[in-house]
Amino acid sequence: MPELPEVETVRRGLQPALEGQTLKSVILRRPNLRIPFPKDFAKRLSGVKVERLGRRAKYLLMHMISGDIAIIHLGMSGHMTVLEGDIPEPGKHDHVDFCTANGVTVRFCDPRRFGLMTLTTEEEMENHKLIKNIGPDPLGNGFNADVLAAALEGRGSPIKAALLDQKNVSGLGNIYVSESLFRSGISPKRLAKTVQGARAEKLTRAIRDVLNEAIAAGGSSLKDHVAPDGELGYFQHNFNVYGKEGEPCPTCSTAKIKKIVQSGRSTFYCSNCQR
DNA sequence: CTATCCACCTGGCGGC
DNA sequence: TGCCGCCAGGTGGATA
Repeated sequence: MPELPEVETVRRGLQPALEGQTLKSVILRRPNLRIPFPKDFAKRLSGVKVERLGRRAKYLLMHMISGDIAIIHLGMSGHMTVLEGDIPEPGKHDHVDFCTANGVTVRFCDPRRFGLMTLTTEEEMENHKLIKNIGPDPLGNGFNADVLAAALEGRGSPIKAALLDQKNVSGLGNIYVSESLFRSGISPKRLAKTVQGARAEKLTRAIRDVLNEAIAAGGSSLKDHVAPDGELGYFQHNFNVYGKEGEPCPTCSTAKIKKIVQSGRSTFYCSNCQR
């Protein structure tokens, strides 16, 4: 699930547990996720205080006072759990524990292991290969209709594929691309380069609104999850089109939501409302 | 450079 | 019940 809103919700949920706290130990229960852990991963983080938690696109960034930064990606199935008091035995897919000096454990579980964790530093981060090609954050100041239009200019791929490409705009995934295109009335099949001017304006606004609403929804459900063994990472949202194949379009109610496959991934849309 | 395809994994679900 | 194929929120790297 984790797209920008989920990662942002996880970040906020972990802040009270980690920011300002010293990591007593980091336990790795396997040598790799999608990529190997750096050899000195646990060692470089242990005994060091967490300065702050950040986010870049769908990457969580744990900034340490040492100047090291842990880069964490949740992949498709990764989630975090905040544990305190009696820490339960780890399950089959509980691959990493971050244990703080004051007795809290942040546990990372990821059945499919598409997630990853690696290290960089404050000096190196902007040049890190996982970070350097990431485009503007849609909720940040660097994102507006002109920036989006410029990124899409000359692109011959469908707008659906262009929005999934993290270097055009960062943080969108399969769900929120469908939702954003629905809200802006743009067909997922439309060529990216034709999304200019008013359409780019509309899409920009739709992306921002969809993401902000999802974060607000995650923030409210977070209340139920932040208690001792709350899981962070999977939340329910009310989608207009994603997963709604065959249901009447919530806008026109005459057409049914269609499901198509684009570059190997499902897209949901209303062929009546989206052009 | 751009666009597309594939691999990386496990688990859950529907169909037979 | 059991087995099988299919599907799932991501993305970096290979390929053309």
